[in-house]
Amino acid sequence: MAVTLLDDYGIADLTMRRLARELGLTPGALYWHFADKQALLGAVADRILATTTSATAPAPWADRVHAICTGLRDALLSTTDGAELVSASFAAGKSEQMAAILDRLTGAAAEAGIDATHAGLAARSVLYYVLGFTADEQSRLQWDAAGALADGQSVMTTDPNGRFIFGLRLLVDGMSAQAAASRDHRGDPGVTVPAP
Amino acid sequence: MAVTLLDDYGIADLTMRRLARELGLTPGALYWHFADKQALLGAVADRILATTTSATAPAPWADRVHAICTGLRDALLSTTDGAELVSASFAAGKSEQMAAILDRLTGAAAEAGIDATHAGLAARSVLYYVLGFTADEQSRLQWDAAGALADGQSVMTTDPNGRFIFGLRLLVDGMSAQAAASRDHRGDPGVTVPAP
DNA sequence: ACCTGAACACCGTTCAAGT
DNA sequence: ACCTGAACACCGTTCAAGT
Repeated sequence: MAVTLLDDYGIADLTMRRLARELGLTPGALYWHFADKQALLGAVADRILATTTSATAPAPWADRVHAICTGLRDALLSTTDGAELVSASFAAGKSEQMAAILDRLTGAAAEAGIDATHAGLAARSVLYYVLGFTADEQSRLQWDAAGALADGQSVMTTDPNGRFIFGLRLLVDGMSAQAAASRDHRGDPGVTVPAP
Repeated sequence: MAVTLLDDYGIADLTMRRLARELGLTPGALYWHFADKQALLGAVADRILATTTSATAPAPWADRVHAICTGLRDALLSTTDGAELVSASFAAGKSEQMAAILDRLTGAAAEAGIDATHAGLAARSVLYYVLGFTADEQSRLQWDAAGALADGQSVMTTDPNGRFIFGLRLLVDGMSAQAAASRDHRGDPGVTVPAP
């Protein structure tokens, strides 16, 4: 299975030739099952995310965003280089699971009160954050586990859960503010919460 | 020059061997100048961003964030696959220019009123957004220029500037809200702007 | 339907040796 | 100081041919 190979050796060693060898096949054999490497990686990404795609519980939108993003991060962290792989597959538009998650986040954004034109973008912004944060976190974790990183390493490694939800709240607060702005004077959502 | 090669053929063709050939050198020669390919790419990334690193004008923090991010996006869009390249170099910690931009954004976040522990994360979140958005935008632009994409393509390609600043405002609003929260009852920044 | 064999056109990196 | 020659250990992809 490709996922085991990924988990054991990382994304750099997840090559078509190596996977074929592990499966007792010839490299060319994989091209009967997948169009190219991108398609294969997309399938692996969707496998990693398979656990995440649970039901959309009928909760307030902010709670739903929180639940979706926490679940996504957990799934990414559960496998070696998971964040990097899913990030790449999402960027290439090769993950159906990520498309589904994007839809669910778009729904939450719309329910928050963001107009249809921008709800999708708000949802994407949330995903950029989750993928960026988790890829960062994971690379540090793995670098760390591999021996380096002297001691406490101070910031950026302590309390990753707290840091993650802080950043997530930044987006959620922004969505609230934006929704409020477009409610007040509709047609002109161009007003920012004023700086102190 | 590596940047010209990148601009003409894209990141996939920016290989050590190809670059060496273009320079009239042997592949091994590049390893006298750079430790490895990552270092070379980091240098190219910093070249692309060289124009951006202008002075930090003494403006309100939100305006500074806006200026920094707009300048960054312009620089990324100015070269083929610029966003993807810089994104990778930033993730690998190989771009000094991105480190400098991160510092400037951290300063802005601190000035917004976000405590020192979280200002860096807020700055990172902004960068995740700018890099994610622009990489998306650029891949669509290039796919488009390469012939595909039937017609108007509806959402996600129309008014990219407006969409970009909308998403950016999400983050800026979130920073304002978070700063306000930590001002009200310090020690507990865990309160969200309530949903409608 | 599913796979092999064999080829095509490449990669990044190292390192003795040259000038 | 800067570069070549030559090798090492790989890549992704295609495609006739086999079963």
